[in-house]
Amino acid sequence: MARRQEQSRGPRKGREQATIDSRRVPSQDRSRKRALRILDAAAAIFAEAGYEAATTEAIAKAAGTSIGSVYQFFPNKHAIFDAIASRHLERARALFDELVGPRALELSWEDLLGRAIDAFASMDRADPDFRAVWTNWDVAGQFLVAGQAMNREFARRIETVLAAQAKGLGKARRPIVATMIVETITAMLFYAVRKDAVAGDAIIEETKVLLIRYLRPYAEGTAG
Amino acid sequence: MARRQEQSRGPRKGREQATIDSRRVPSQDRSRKRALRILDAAAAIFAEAGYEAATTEAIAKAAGTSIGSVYQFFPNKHAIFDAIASRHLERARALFDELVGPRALELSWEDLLGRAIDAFASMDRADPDFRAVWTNWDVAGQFLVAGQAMNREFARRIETVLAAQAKGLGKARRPIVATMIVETITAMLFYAVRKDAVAGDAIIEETKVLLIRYLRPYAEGTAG
Amino acid sequence: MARRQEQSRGPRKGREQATIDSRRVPSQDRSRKRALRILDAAAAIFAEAGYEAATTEAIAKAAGTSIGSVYQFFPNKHAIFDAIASRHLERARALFDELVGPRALELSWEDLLGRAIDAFASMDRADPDFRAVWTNWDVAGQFLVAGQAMNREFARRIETVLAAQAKGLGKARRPIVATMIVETITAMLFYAVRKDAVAGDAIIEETKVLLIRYLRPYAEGTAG
Amino acid sequence: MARRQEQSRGPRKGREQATIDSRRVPSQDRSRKRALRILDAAAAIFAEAGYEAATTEAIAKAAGTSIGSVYQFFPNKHAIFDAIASRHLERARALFDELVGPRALELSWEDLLGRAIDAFASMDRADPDFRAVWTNWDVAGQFLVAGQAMNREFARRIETVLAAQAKGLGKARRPIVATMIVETITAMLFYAVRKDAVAGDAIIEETKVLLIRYLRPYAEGTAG
DNA sequence: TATGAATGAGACTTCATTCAT
DNA sequence: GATGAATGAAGTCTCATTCAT
Repeated sequence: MARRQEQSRGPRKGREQATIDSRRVPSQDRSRKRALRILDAAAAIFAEAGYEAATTEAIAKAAGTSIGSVYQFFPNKHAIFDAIASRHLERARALFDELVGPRALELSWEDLLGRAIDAFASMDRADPDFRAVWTNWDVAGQFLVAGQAMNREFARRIETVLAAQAKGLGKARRPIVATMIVETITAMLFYAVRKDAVAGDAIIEETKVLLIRYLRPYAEGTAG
Repeated sequence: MARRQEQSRGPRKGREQATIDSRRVPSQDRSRKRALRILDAAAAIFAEAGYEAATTEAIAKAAGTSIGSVYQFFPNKHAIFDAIASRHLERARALFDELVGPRALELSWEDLLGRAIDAFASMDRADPDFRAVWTNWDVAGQFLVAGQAMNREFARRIETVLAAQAKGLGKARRPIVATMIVETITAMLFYAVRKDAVAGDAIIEETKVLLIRYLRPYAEGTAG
Repeated sequence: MARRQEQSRGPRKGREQATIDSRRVPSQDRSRKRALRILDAAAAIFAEAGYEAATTEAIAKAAGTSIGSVYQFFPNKHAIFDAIASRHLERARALFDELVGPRALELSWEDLLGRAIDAFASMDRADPDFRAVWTNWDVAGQFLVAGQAMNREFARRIETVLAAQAKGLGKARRPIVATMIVETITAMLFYAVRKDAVAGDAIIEETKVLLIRYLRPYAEGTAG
Repeated sequence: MARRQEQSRGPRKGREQATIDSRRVPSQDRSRKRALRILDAAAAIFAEAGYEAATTEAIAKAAGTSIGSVYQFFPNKHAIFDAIASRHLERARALFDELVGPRALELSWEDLLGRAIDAFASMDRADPDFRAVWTNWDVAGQFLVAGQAMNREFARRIETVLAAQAKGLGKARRPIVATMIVETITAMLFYAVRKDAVAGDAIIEETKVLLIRYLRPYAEGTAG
């Protein structure tokens, strides 16, 4: 059965398919700003109300525009979601790049891991896109179109870090370990973000403990 | 990340017609007209088919619009009925005001009563709202406010006329007599409207006789 | 437009039309009692909730049976309403017969009228059928199928009384005067029944005044 | 008076089959089965299509019944989801009870954990309810109680296990560690269930490694 | 280009009626 | 005969999308 089979209500005569990329690159500054406002508003609403319950009208209103304008930038509701996902992915990728940048080698892997978790935690807490994407991960037609892809990409990049640093980890198991890292962090951050700061911080700290204990044998080459 | 967006960049195929500034006005005007068409259509259908049997779809169709537009103007089916009721109330109130206006004193009370009955009769015959409201005064299980409220208001106003003109009528009985007048006229008009012109007119004329004979003793102070 | 076009939801395969009379004459006593219980329950519910809002299920439950049994006695919902109307008509007719019976001549016409109004008032107050019928007078596909017919019959019988007693009333006007009497009483009783006892009684008493003043000239042959 | 009733008198064409008294039982049994079929169908569809995209009509069809029957058992769409959630909760609770039953003490905690993970993994793989619930935990804009409540309950029960077995774990941290266990297992199982058997098994096995390494210091009282 | 009124497919839900038990 | 579970047509209302202004 097709998941969320894009039922496309309302008038629709020509222009059947509507599924590639941002309809137009807003060249004027006002346009770009408007597009961003729409994205911000949509992220907040998707996160708060869920994808289906979020109405395009509400998004337009929250963005201070009209639906007409929303459809100027995005061909349909789902494209808004995709744009948010893609924006979040870019931010996450940038953060990842920064973390695994040249200064990364100055740190122990434990510190690096801790920093990474902290960095993502604070980003996720600040970024409505995070919740918008992860709260609605089943929106798309397949599972996790946006979210899973993001995590897969991170896992792949973590694999290269593991290759460099985890001596005790054979190539074959690297994908699994990388996946464990990514999925664990994602799950715990998702959980933590929904809690208040204190409870959330406790979970975040414990996640570091969890992963450090898990990874140490691989790092030290003592994995049994 | 899977993307699901759209081609169609470049300028719209817009039909630029240098309009001065008549932007919103025609729109509002069209809207008002559409709302009135909906009300008219609904009144006819409510009167003809009854409140419950009238479907919003049928109303939309009869009004020459879509269901969506109906709900753009009215939050639900009952609101349409209420709007009709209040429109009728306003018309009836305006008619009443006119009848009991300054020129009223130039007439004998018998003539005033006769004129009032004639005026309401011709209004009710012309106004589908009348039948819509009075046919369905029992909407949804509880007696409808609209119709009764209207009559109560008329009764109250008639009381003041009685106070001025019916010397033979004590204050205590005024509400009852006023109610008698209103309810009798309403009932007979409701009956008359459903008949053909000849039969209806006969009833209307006889209603004048009925009320004049009834009220004369009160007017002349000879009530037994 | 067809009024209340009998939309017949649910499974229906054979037996298309369903519109003549009580499906079967309940011969057994239990059956008869059950049928009456259904009618009583339905009358109360029709009066309280309105025809459309009354569900067959609710009627069955209130009658202490199952819908299946309801359909054993009545081919469809409307037949229940018709049966109530017809039962009410019979009661009203019996009452009328009693009033205009042999002892009627012993009374002045004013007393007869007063008694008739009182008798109908107390019957209508006691009989849920009355409200069931008159509250839903628009149910049927035409106006007042049940109620109007009833009133027409009464008007016809009143005409004969008028012929005997109202010397001042020409044959041509008799139908109109009879109609006035019936419709006025119906309207005022319908109004009175919805009020508390005190307010209702006041209206009922005033209705006698209204009609006596109206009819006196006809009775005395002094009609202008 | 117009009558609208029906022919069809005489005996029913009934199919008298002298049943002893198995009247209600088979009926109840069929009902129960039908309700379960609805739940099964709904679980599959909720899991596959998501809560909002799942239509009640589709659920009815998949269950081999009519929409009407669905609403005979469940007052609205959400109630179906709740029923699935609670069914899943019961199953999960039963499984948990079994795992932490009397024979649990015969096992090392590592084995117990491994068994628990395996048991839940195989249950979750077999039970569409699992995916239905966890895929849609964010139904309707607010986080669904069911899923979270389930995990909270498990966490609380794990706390008591930790109290008995994890000497090196202070009372204060127990809730956090229990939460870590539950959320990690949930996340990884949710991930694993969506993969093929091989990839899923690898993740499940690695989850055991992850948690054993994490918990060992607490179990042995050597937590830093 | 921005606006928002208009559109209509389709979702959820009700309830008259049937029929197996 | 009685019961009530099952059926499904049809009603109300929502909201993504279009397009005239």
